Amino acid sequence: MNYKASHILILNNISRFIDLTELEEQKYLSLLTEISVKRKSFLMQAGDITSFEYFITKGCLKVYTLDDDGAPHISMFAVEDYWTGDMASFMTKEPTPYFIKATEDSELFGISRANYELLFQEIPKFERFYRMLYQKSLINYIKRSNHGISLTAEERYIKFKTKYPNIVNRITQKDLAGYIGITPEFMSKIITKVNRR
Amino acid sequence: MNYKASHILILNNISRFIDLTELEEQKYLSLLTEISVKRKSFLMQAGDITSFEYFITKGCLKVYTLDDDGAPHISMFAVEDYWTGDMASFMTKEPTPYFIKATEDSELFGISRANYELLFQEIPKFERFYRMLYQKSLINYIKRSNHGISLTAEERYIKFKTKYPNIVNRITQKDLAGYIGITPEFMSKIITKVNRR
DNA sequence: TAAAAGTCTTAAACTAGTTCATTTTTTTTC
DNA sequence: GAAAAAAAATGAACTAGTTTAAGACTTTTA
Repeated sequence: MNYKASHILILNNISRFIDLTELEEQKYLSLLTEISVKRKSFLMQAGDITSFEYFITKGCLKVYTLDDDGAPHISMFAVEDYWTGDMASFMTKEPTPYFIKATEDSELFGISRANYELLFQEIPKFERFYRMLYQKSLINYIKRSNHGISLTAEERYIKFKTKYPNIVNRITQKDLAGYIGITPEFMSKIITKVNRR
Repeated sequence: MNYKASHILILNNISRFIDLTELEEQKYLSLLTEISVKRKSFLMQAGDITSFEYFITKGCLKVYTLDDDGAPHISMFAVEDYWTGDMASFMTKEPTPYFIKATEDSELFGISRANYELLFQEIPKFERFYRMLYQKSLINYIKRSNHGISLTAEERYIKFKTKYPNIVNRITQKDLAGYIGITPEFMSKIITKVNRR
């Protein structure tokens, strides 16, 4: 069977944790929905009850909330080979507080709630896949939730730049500020200062 | 079969997500190690390669790192019915950066790395249990990692108090400061201010 | 390709949170 | 139950990060 590039990307992502037979691969791919999102348009908006989890095969999206003053707080940038969505809303069917907006024309696979459940029945190995995927994410988020309160903005910026050198160049400084948790003005100062060294 | 209180607690925790037969329950319990930790003593210290994940049946422990200045940053308080440990070190066998210290005499169950792997072979349903457990934790940590950068210390304190009213009374104000991510002095000011209302 | 909109920089005045030092209160230990 | 140790409160001087405002630069759109 010859797959297209996006199929190879997602199957490789899955093969990090579990092995699928060719039949299982095809079954799995049949449960996915292909989605295109144009730059500046939304994949999700606050208030939506989200029925999909997403895997990005091309492009870049920002996941963010707006606080009471309307200031954006970016919780992640999702690029190729990343999973994204709002898991809380996906699981509980409650309205999401998140916006997900494409910062570049993007291509995604979505898996619907119904197909996600079906997946575990049809190919129980996927329990293991998601167990390991969530375990890995959890390790990251535990670290990040500590850094948020224990590092200075400058330290968080340097960590982000080191960990995601490929993402830094694709996003605006303003969005980076929204992720680091500071104002664009202070972000500008930090970058000037760090680059001066 | 009549179980003791601690066994009932952990079996109930598991039954949130999966159903076990009595045989499976007994098999599962046989894979656990009972552990006691006296107040002020350590379950884990930075540098250790941790071989266990823990479930608390009695008591309270704090999980923390020390920064370069020796200041503690508390990442969680683990009380009855909570899971704790350092999943990163548990998975990768790298040295942990964490200390886990009992703040009260505590009783725990530990599951060793070997038995954790064995568990998935013997009772594959546990893939599902951990998938759902990690999914739930992940939802919490994603929220928390955003709050760390988007809320003020006072807002974080009020959130913590509301979410964990039972824990607030069991820990010192100093440890609470280490969790909120501020100095004990500023914690004292916030509490005075909030209580004055 | 010109106008409009958005992003980035700089600077001055401000606020949330830190540091350091001292005193009071509570908890632990023998 | 007295002495020692640790935790909590208070205040003054400080620093990291915000706010507001204005001008320069870059990107988007018609």
